[in-house]
Amino acid sequence: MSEDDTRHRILLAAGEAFAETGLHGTTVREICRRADANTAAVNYHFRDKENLYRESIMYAHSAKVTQFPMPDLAERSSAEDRLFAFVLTMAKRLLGTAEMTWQTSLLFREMFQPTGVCRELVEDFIRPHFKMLKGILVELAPRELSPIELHQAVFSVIGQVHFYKMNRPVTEMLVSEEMLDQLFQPEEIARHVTQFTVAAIQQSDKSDLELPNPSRLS
Amino acid sequence: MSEDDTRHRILLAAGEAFAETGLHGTTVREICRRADANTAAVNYHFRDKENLYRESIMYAHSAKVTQFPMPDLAERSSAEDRLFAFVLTMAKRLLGTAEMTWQTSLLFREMFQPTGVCRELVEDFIRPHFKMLKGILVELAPRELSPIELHQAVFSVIGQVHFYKMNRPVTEMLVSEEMLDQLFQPEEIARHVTQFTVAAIQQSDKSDLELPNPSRLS
Amino acid sequence: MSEDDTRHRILLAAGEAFAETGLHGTTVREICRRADANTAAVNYHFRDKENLYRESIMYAHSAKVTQFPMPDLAERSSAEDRLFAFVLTMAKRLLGTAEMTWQTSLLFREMFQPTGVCRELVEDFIRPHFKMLKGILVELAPRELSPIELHQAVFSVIGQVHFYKMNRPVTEMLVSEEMLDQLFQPEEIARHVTQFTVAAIQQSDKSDLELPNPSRLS
Amino acid sequence: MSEDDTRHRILLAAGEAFAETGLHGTTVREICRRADANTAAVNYHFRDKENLYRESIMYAHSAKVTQFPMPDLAERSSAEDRLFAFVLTMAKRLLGTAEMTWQTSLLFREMFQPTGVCRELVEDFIRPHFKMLKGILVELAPRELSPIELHQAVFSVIGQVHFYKMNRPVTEMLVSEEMLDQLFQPEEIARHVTQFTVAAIQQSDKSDLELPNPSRLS
DNA sequence: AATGAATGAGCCTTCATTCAT
DNA sequence: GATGAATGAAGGCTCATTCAT
Repeated sequence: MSEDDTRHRILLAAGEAFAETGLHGTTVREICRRADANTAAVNYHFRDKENLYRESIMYAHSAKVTQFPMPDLAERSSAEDRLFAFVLTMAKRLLGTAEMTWQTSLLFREMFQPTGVCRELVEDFIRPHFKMLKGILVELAPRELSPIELHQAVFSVIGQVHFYKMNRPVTEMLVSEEMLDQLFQPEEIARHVTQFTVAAIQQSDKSDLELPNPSRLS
Repeated sequence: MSEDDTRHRILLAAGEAFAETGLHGTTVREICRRADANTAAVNYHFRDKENLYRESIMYAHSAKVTQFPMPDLAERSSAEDRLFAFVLTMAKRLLGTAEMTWQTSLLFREMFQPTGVCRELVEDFIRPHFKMLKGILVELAPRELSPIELHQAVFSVIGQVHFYKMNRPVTEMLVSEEMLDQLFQPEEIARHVTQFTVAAIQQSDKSDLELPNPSRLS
Repeated sequence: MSEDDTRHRILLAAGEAFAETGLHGTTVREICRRADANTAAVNYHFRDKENLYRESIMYAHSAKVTQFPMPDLAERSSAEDRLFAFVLTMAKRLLGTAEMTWQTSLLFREMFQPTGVCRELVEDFIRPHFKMLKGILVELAPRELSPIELHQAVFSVIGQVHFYKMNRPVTEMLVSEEMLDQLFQPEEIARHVTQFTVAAIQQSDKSDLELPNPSRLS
Repeated sequence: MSEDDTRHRILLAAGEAFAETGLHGTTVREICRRADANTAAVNYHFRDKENLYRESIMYAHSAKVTQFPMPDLAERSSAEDRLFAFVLTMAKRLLGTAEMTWQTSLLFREMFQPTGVCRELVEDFIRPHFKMLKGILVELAPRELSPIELHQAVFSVIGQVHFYKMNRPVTEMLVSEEMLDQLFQPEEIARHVTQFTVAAIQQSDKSDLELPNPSRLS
């Protein structure tokens, strides 16, 4: 009990710290200080700093999944509704509730430059979500999409949502504060991305754009 | 001449190393080993490890800008052409030429968690590009967009392109190799994103989607 | 127990080393080598090299004070006796017992060019001794001395004793060895200084010397 | 010319710096910065940092000797006059003119813990002065002094003067500022030391003090 | 089960010095 | 003759980890 307590406190503190300063920028001492635990506690409970990093990522993800579970999409009538629900859940997980954003920051770090923990997450969580989104978009499309087209559509959805997690700091330098608050509301993000995506996909039976020969652009 | 040579070699080596393992995960010794320079060379030429980090980011960006300059958009006839040219340049800068990807990795690290160098980049380069993209999308829209809508459209474009930089590792775990090569071609990315965006925006005079009450979805 | 042991060994080794080569001339590695301790032990036990320096000075002084405590002067019948006891204690502390001279060497370094530790020593120990000596000399004087005269007398006593600590190396080059042993005996020093001082002060009711006009001597 | 100029500027800067922070506490770069010379200039003109140290000590001494030459004592009528002249020159050299005190600080460092330069100084300058002072005191004494007594008297004179150089910092903590100015005037020091010494020595034909058995004092 | 003391490895940096020019 | 560029060695210090308790 007191054991699990300490272990858990370290897990939380480590997650926050790693999210802020990364694996190498965070010291074991700092983690233990934040967790109000002994310096040796990390090695005792987690064997390694690196192992603690791994476990804190797994924990970060499962915490987010528990906090914002994916709603049962089968219940929803239309593909648009399902897309909206999916995107909204994603946005909430990413932007979360104010101070609880470290989990996804940590995950992003790992996605961008995987240390090995990533693979596990991909198999357990990301691949299912990936398939789920593909299913929604297939339904949404007015004609059968090629595998390439389908992937591109999926990437476009995910990319649009991820933007809000990745570029918060830079956006703060570019946009007025009042607009920021509105733009970064998960519901508003979900609404826009859904609308944008639906509109784009439903146009996909129209003929392709005629674009200039890209040969000599750069 | 040997002066600038060593300095330049360190700058390159540092960029690569920082891109791989970040500021804290990279040691001065490793940088100097890669650059085949003395351990004290970093302090001699750049005073600080941190200052070297700053300079290597500035260098990374300017190298990319030089390598893939933004073409003169005024010459292009249509807004679509201009959007395509803009996105293509962005994609080329991000995905670059095979092994030369460290520069943008480094920049992404900095954007995600700015250390202060970022602000300078934002003012000098990102803000102009941001405005340029806004201009293109205003032209593209069939009706006048609200500031919020305009920002959301801009974010959607950028988010779609960034996806390909951010999620390469994860995507490799999800998609077959042959498809990967096709999906990550800058021209193909630019084609898709342009088409997707144009389609979405030109639908924006249609009535909003009627979405379910988002109150109890999570 | 092993805890205080290491700490104490470092304190001793540091004192010796600092006395020999000063703060800047002494390396942490050398101290730890002498103390047969790990290189990190200094930072662990004393946080800083500079803090170790400070603590080693405080220790050096308290060690000397413990080794040669000031006897209870109130018991002594005459002012001369008291002066002798005072000077003898001072001489013993300064010249100590053969190999244990590093403490005062260290203190002299600090007195000559204080680093801040000095101030504490002055308030705690030197000022009381200073007053004590003033009291003795007041008693000794045949008439009431002016504040200036009193200070000068005090300085003359201290200066005479300090000579033996300061100039041992130079004196060794000037005086035969057999004479050295005799001259540097604390008892002999105390005897001479007391006699010299008593004689001088008791003459102080005589009229001042008539000295030549010092205007053009240099 | 420009050569000697640089060399000389370094010699001056080095003396000041060494006096302030000692051999190890002073960096070659700092010296060259003060002398407004190239970093390599020290090695070029003086071969070594240590050799520069040696030369700066020699220079410091000769500068003081030139600035305050010992007056021709043979001209003076009485032994007291000669003692006064001797002590005054010594005091002036030690306390000098306000900002020009670094030379003697440097010399004191060297006297206290000789690095080898000292020996030369002793033979060339100190031994002659030592003999000179012995001669004066012999004249002054009312009876023939034993070699030991004579040395002790010499030491007492030197010690009294040295006090004012050694203990300025500590004294500043103990004595009011107005008194300080008066006490540290070379003329006043010479007056007091001469008077104190003459009085003490002229009493030396009186019977020795009867001092308590020093056996059990500590 | 849990921790305070201690450590070896390695960090960034500074130093006096050298060398080509 | 004199210097700016560069360097090998060493400095103080911090780190993750271990170990006796």
